[in-house]
Amino acid sequence: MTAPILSTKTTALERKTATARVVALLRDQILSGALPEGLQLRQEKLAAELGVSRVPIREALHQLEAEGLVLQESHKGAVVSGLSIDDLEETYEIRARLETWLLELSIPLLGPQHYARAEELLVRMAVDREDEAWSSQNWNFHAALYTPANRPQTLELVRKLYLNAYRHFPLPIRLTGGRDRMNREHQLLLDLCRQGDIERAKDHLEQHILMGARHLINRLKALRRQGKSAT
Amino acid sequence: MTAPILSTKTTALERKTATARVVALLRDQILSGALPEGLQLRQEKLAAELGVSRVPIREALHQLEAEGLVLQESHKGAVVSGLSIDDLEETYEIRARLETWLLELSIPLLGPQHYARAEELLVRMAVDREDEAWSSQNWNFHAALYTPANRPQTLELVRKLYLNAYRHFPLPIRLTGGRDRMNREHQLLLDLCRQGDIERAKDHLEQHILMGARHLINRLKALRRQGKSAT
DNA sequence: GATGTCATTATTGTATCCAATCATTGTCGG
DNA sequence: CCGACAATGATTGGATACAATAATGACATC
Repeated sequence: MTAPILSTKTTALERKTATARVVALLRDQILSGALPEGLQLRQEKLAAELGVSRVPIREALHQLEAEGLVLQESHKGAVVSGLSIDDLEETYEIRARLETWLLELSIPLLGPQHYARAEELLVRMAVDREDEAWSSQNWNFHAALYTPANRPQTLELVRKLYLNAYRHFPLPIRLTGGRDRMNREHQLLLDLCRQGDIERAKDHLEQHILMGARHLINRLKALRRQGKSAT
Repeated sequence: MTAPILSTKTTALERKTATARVVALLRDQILSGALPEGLQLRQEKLAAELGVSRVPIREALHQLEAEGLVLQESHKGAVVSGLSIDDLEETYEIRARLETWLLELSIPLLGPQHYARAEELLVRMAVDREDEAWSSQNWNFHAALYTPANRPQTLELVRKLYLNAYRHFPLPIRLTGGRDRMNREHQLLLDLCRQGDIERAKDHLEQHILMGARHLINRLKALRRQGKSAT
């Protein structure tokens, strides 16, 4: 663990600053669940592990705090922040509002190239057995449908909500409710878009999102009753 | 300008850290337009003016960057970021989506105390001639209607969008379209809520928000044609 | 006169050192 | 035995010093 985790390769086009690298690394680790919620982030420990001084660490922590991934209290250090079940549910509700809107704007603008891209992603998701890749392609599928709406801020906002909701949950939990069900729903959504049935497509997308939230939350609650403490 | 701008009073309950004070100050100055868009923020200059070293300045800038208020490029410093007209319009659209949803959730839960609070704010807004206060009370009025929905993350998100949209615009511009019109629309909105007419209330609120955006954008475009450069 | 190169300078990025604050523990008095 | 209080250690916050990088301008060359 004392080896240089941060890629220090100044070779290519990307000559990032140390702070930026620390931010990127910690963000990945938090969103992937490698750094569990509630974990104390000691500046000196991180500095030693990452091979930099404490200054970039501190600047990175402030940045992550502004992003909502860590919480800091004066002179008491930083901890990885978590989402309560209420927060989690609200996150999905916001996604439902914004994504249905994006879809509504997109549908009239979707062309053959968009459908081809979406179908390709669906095939990959049906084949690929790796959960991590599936999750990422799941987002790519959704994003592909929203891109024509040309609302970059909204898309970025929704992306953050998506990632933030998924973090911390061990992979087996994420796909509760069945990837098969999700795949079928995706296919149906795509068909509704092709038919130009905006209203039904919106309804279906809303159900798709909110149902995913419900399954996830139920599983989480069950886990907590078992005392396994996943949040 | 060399005087200590940062309130260094460690007296009261608020013993904030220097970084936090710098963040708060810079955020205020940016959102209020005191620091115009595109302005270069020199670390040493800020440090001297605020009476702290460069370290808190740097940490503050990183935090503001994560909030989207400044942009940083490696070894080139920070500049106050701005909103394009497209960004501005999208901001209002997002608000329209989320605020109508919050209102929908709230209406069945609004009680006498909420209406009393809202009416009080309306009276103050009708009387108060100070633009700055009006703007803040305008938000308070909206927020009062959304509070019962009990969606804290959404409310905070919308608040940030509201503030971010208003920044940089000199006060006389903000209230284009007439405060009287705004006040009438607020009163109508309140009446529709009282009647429990969710659909009409939502429609009216959406028009209220989007119309405000349109007026603002038209004025901005006119200003730019004059070369006054307000964005 | 234009252009490319190199030195200079201004500015940012990082490391090290010092100060301030919080948690813990041990001691004293009841 | 227990609670208040002081000393100590651990950890964060801030300032200074140094290194790295990008902008500027002078100079030489074509």
